[in-house]
Amino acid sequence: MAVAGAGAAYRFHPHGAGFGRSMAFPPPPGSGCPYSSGASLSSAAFGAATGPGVLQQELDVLDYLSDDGGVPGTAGAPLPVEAAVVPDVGYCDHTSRAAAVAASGKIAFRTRSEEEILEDGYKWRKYGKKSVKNSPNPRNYYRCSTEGCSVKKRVERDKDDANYVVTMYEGVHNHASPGTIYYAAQDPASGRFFVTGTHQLAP
DNA sequence: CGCATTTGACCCGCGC
DNA sequence: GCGCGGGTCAAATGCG
Repeated sequence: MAVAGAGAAYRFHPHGAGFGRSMAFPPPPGSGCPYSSGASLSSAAFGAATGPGVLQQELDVLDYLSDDGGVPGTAGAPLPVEAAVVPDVGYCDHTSRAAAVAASGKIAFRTRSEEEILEDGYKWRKYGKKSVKNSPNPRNYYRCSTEGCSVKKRVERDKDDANYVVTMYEGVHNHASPGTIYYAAQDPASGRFFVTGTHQLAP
């Protein structure tokens, strides 16, 4: 299950505007990643999702993005998501790790992983843990350990699929980024997003 | 010895 | 106005 059938791949960058030039990244080293070769990107679910009126049913991810009035089913507010779409994504280590960070605001990802500690290149300090009402799984609260950086993230296991980890990011890092790029793909069938891999830029 | 994680308590906001 | 749920803080403990 999972990533199979991903029809599109997106490359996110943790810093939004600050990483504008990241578009110029050379194509990742060729790999056998099935998602890269067929990356048909089309108008990308993210593009659609960013538009008014198209929410929730596109991706479950949006359930967590709703913040600036973008409440699923009720809103039409643009999502604070800045996603870069790259047709030539070819990198895929398929480690199913962390998710991406929105250029501003919030973003959440479901990642198929057995581990809850998703290495996304940033240093996180855990500051809380809480059990959520409609889920048997606890939710963990992390904060970027970098001083002055108030980015927060919440990690919890999907209540429906224990195989998935839901990671929610909130805020923007205001410090040097590790330069990790995340490759996400959407399964056209379920409309769900998956992180298909990560790519570390130059150290 | 220093730092990160853990766990429980406390506080705030929202809904009923 | 009260209760519930969620989020954050802070002290203690464990590990590196």
